[in-house]
Parts: sequence; C-alpha cells; structure tokens
Amino acid sequence: MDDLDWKVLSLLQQNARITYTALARQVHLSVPAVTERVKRLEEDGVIDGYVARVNPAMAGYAVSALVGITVPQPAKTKFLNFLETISEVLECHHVTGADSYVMRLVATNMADLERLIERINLYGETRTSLVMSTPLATRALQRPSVASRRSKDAR
Amino acid sequence: MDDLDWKVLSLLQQNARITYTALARQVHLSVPAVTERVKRLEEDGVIDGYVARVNPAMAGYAVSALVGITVPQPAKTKFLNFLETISEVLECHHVTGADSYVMRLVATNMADLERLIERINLYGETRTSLVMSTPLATRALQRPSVASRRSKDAR
DNA sequence: GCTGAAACGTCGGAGCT
DNA sequence: AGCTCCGACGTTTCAGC
Repeated sequence: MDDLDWKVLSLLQQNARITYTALARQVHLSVPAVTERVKRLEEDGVIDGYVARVNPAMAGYAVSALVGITVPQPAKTKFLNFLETISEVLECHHVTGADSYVMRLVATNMADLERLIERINLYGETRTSLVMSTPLATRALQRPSVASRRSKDAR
Repeated sequence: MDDLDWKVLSLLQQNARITYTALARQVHLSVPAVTERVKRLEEDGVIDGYVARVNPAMAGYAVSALVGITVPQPAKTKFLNFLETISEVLECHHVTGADSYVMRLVATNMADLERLIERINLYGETRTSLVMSTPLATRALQRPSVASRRSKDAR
C-alpha cells in the first residue's frame, strides 16, 4: 500500500465507474500497471466492492432512522436471521455499550416506520432517533496520517 | 420508477462497474435504452454516485466507533466546519433525541481513537460505542413493498 | 513495470415500430 | 419510449518484453 495505491483508492472512491485508462492517466502509470494494482487491491480485500449510492428520499423512502437495540445474548443469532429478512435495515453494527446493535433503516413514511420498529422490538428494547439530515454521507477513506501510523509501524 | 428501473438500480448497487452492455443483457433491453435510463436516474438524483467500498481494517484502521454528541444549537455550524477537517469521521447524521449528531469514525488504534474523541469532545458531551463487528454493511435499497406504498400513492 | 494489436464496449446519429 | 444499424472512437485484455 504505497502512495499510488492510495491515489487509486481515492479516485475509485470518488467515482467507481472511472475507466482504467483515465485512472492510469491520473496516476501516471500505464493501463496494465494500474489494472494490476486494482486487481490486487480487490483480491486483498482492501476494495470490498463497487456500489451505486441510491438516495433513499428520491427512491420513495421519506424517513431514515437510527435504531439501537439491546438483545439478550441467546437471542442474537435469531435476531440476525430476522434482520436478513427486513430489507429496510440498510446497515447494522454490533457494538459495545448499552445497545447490542445499532442499525440504520429507512421507511416510506412514519406509519411504515412504526410498523417496522414494532417488529424489531420483539427482540429487545429499542431506542430510535430520526435522521433529520446527513451532513456527511460516507466520506472516502484516506491514508492514515503519519502521526497515527507512527504508533504501530514506522515504515 | 418502474420495475426495470429497480432492476437496474439493483444491479448497479451490486456492482457499480458493470458495463452498459451487461446491464442491457440482464434487463432484456437494448444498450441505448438502458443507458438512457441510467442517465435519467443520475440526473434525477436517484443515483447519488458510484463509490468503491474500502475495508477500513484492511487499510490500516483497526478500530471503528459510533459516537453520539450533544452540541448546543449556536455551536452547530462551527462543529460541522470542524468535522470537515477530520477525515476519520466517515459519516455524520443530524438526529432527534439526546444526541445532536451520530457519527461513524475510524482510527488506526485505541490511542488514536482517544485523541480523536478528545478533540471532538470540545464541542459537546460524547457517547462512544466501539464497533465489534458489522453483520450488515450497507445493503442495497430495494423497491418499497406494495404494503408500504399503499399508504401514499397506489400507482 | 512497458508496448502493441485484437476484441470488446461506448456513444453519436438516422430512420423505424 | 423503445429498437436496430452503423461508424468512429475509447477501453480492456492478453500476448511478449
């Protein structure tokens, strides 16, 4: 992972549909060289995939919410299986603290949201926050600063 | 936004680097027809962009956290300007409830995380949850079910 | 890491169902 | 609104270096 890899990552995070030719031009490498780097980043799991970002509001989902839930340890597997079936849950993290999981979900309207939370609530106590706006939606990952890298490896 | 549009969205959410030719094959449309649909979805803002998803752990960020913060109303603008300068904050939502904002951020290690939160803490009281795992990382948005669409428009 | 050439994909426009 | 045909150009892939 050198400077060029991070430059490539930066460009692909800005626009995943950029062509290898344009990528090559911008990093001052030949097309095969940059193609090989991208393939390596994919195979190493640094690049997890390429996705189109869809605006939920424009796609008929008027409300977004963050929901925390406390799930008793034995019910966690069942809960995760349940989540798989709820397509409105877009993201779910297993976290430390009072909440077991924190989810981000969407709904077409408030009534829809209420119905969703009712069903989720069967697995544990929930805390819901409505998302009013998203000042920062998934910013690109940058190369760790030298200051923070110093702690582990100084290469 | 008909079934074909949703099929296109689904494919682009699975793999943003798919070619128009492959897309056309899979939705049983001609290349010009599918290209025009994608262009329209982009111009209408339904598609917000195409991004490469980078695995933070594979890129040198060993820890992820969710941080909620209570910011007094007059300090909010200053806080958002501050956030712009912190590249480790990947996502930030303005929410209802005790927290003003909920952020997702990454750090190379615990010491790094502590330093980050110290700086964020200058703007308000924070609550931090460590992300242990992410059972569901940004699932694709699907077409709202008929049940939930019935409430608003029945077309 | 670099050509270079063949195969493939993309983007116009024209005319048609 | 969609299709095909077309040609020109850009892009990808794979050989060989």
